[in-house]
Amino acid sequence: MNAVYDPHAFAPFAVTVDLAVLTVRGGALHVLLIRRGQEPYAGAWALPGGFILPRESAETAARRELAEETGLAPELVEALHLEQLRTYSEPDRDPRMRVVSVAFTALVPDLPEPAATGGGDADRARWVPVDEAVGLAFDHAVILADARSRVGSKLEYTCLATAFCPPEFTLGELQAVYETVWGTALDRPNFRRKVLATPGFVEAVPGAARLTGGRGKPAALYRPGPATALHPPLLRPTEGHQR
Amino acid sequence: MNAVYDPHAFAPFAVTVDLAVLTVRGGALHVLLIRRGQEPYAGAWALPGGFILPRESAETAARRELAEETGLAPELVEALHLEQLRTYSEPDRDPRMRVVSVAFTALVPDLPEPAATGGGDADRARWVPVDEAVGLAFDHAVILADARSRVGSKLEYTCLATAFCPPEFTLGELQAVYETVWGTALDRPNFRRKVLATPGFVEAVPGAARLTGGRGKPAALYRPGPATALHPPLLRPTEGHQR
DNA sequence: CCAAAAGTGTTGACAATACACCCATGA
DNA sequence: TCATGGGTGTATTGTCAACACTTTTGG
Repeated sequence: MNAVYDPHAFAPFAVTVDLAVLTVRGGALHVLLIRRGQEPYAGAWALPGGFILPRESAETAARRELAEETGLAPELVEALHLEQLRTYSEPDRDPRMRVVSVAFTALVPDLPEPAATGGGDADRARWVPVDEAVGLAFDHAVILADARSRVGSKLEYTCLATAFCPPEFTLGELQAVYETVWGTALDRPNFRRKVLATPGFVEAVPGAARLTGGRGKPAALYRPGPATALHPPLLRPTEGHQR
Repeated sequence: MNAVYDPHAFAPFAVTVDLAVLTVRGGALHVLLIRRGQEPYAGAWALPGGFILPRESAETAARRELAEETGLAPELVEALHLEQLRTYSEPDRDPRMRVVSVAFTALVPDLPEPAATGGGDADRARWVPVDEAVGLAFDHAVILADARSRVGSKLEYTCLATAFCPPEFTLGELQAVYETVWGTALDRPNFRRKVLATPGFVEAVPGAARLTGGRGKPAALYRPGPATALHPPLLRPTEGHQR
């Protein structure tokens, strides 16, 4: 920041955003992918994204791109959890030119429709289970892997899991988020106690209940609470903490 | 990433790196600041940083700038802990032009000399206690605050604290890092047990000992161990986890 | 009545705290 | 021998994982 600001002293880089939009559906973590229409990587799947406009911040650009690609209502896009992941700046990450990309992670609930049919172009955007998302364009496989690992960690010490749930959810659904992202089974009674013992994690919706699996006792409904941090954390079991 | 790559389709942004170089000295967290020589913010203190060169990644640029500003030996700069913090992209963060900056946090041990006299220009670079670093140029106060909070959190669940220590250190010095960054006192016996009970956090240096405060029993020396994560975490006390 | 899902209770192992105490060194 | 910092021991307290058990629904 102490260099001379000669307009020719710096190389003009293109700056883009890339989005790892994640959701939990049917017991598997899914990511929103777009099929590329042109070279390079024509026909390959890629993360949605695009250029930052001259008067936009990266976050504004990310929300705009998300709205364009998914066709979600603007107020929904405004509300959902969007978080800066990392910036990818390897000189050759795009074969044509110098592109620096600010990557974001977005967490959305399981959207009712296959969604993501950005503008009726039904074959262009798809939810793909993250384990089947291979052969991605550019360095998007790295971005996706970083997003997965970040989300996994954040579930441990933040209240982020509710971002994967609809506005009202059962504790069973919340537990399923943890189990899906971590790939481990959790003890239901203990999970329940832990969540309810954390002030501000969830708030009970008075009197409401929902039949979840068709059978079984109706479950009480909860809303996300005001808390964001999780003290003490909810650590995933049997994961490298032998001591 | 699915837009057309017309060279005129994107606005050419300048891309820079900014560095929050932190150290612990004399019981206070310090940050490395540079006094600006030109407008805007001439005479104000700022975080070190500069433009990314055409064939550099952001991390490479950060290490190069760090070496230039601090005058540290290249192999030291190569080894120290450098971590991407966040990218700052508000359109008006630089009054002259569009500058997107990738911020990094660097953790260094208390350097023997006042250091940071980049090229003998003794008044240009200085270690400043973070609490006295006010009136910074651009949005650097925000970057510094983000770096502080990130480092504070990372001490809880990673082995990062050793990055603030010299290659060999005592447990008292390690504890001082925690106490300085968190601003809280820790119980020495319990801290000691916690650290030693975490496999790979530190390794004893056989037979070595050092007089720390001049007086008192010589303390055993330790090296950073191979572990990076801290399971279970070392939570700061009395900090919002009443339940 | 059975299966399935929600929710409660209880117990034992283990971890964290608080604090008393001992050790080695310099002045 | 006293102050200072390093290091050990221990009792109490709390937390968490495991699992048995009850409740409420649909078939």
